Amino acid sequence: MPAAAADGVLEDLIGYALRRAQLKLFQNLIGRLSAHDLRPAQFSALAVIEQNPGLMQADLARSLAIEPPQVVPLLNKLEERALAVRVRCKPDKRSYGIFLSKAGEALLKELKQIAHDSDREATSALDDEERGQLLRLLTKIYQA
Amino acid sequence: MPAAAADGVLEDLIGYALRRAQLKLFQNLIGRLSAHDLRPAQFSALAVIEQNPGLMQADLARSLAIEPPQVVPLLNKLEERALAVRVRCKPDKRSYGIFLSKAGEALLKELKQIAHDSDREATSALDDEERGQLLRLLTKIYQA
DNA sequence: TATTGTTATACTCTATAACTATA
DNA sequence: TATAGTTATAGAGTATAACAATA
Repeated sequence: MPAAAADGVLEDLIGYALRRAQLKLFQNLIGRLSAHDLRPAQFSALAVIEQNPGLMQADLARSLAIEPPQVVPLLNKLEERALAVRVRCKPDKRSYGIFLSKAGEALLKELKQIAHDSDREATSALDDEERGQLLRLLTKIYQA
Repeated sequence: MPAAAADGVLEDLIGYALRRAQLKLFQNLIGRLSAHDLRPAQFSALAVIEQNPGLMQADLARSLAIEPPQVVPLLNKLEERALAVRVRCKPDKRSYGIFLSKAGEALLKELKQIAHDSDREATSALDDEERGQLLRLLTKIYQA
């Protein structure tokens, strides 16, 4: 949890600054996605499905870094709204392949633009070079 | 929510990288603090109280960016463990001043070292100059 | 026997409305 | 009436155990 301004302790911790900045970007994105009645996790799921059409629910759970039971209501919601579909696998009838619908593809295209705009607005204190540096440093951390 | 590796969509978003990196640092800190049966929010609270001795609960809530009702169980826990105390204010008997106990001060000193070590371990992919850059960029974002 | 997806459950975090006691 | 702290409650997000159908 973030604190605001105790000087000399929390302010020197990357973890603290990371949490405050992440909260700011997340809140901005949540606000923008709410116009489409979607949460960030659902946007991420759509993006993962687009890049890995036909993947199984277990794969999606791993990609989203969540547990398999959490995939169920998330995917139910996307299916209710006809943005994605579960298709029974031929060879292994226990599993499903997950695909985007045409509507899902179309909406995702919009969502990508929304996410990009949100990113830029919430980081408006930085210039493009600083954004590039930041993205590089963060990627090094989470890929390590 | 983070996804792992859809290429070309999520990977270019600072918000996505921020969330993945933040999760990594948070998990590391949670693991280390668990030896003292504390959560990150309780560590932050102790640090804020040290820097603002005698502050009121409403101030603490604002500093921690949480709602006043959430302060109650947090502070109860710290008081149960004799790390902090609520002292009735003389002039306004509705409010309390919050202070660290001697034990709280001593523990906080340990916790600062733990948080610092956690920060460095979870960002071991970076050198010191990169850590400085990152802290500067993140601070610019959340202070804007 | 092991695995995919699911259900049920619980614990944490977060947010809001309503209550109390003081002012 | 307004404010500080509290209580009660509800909604997300997250995690685990156990179950059904299939392998």
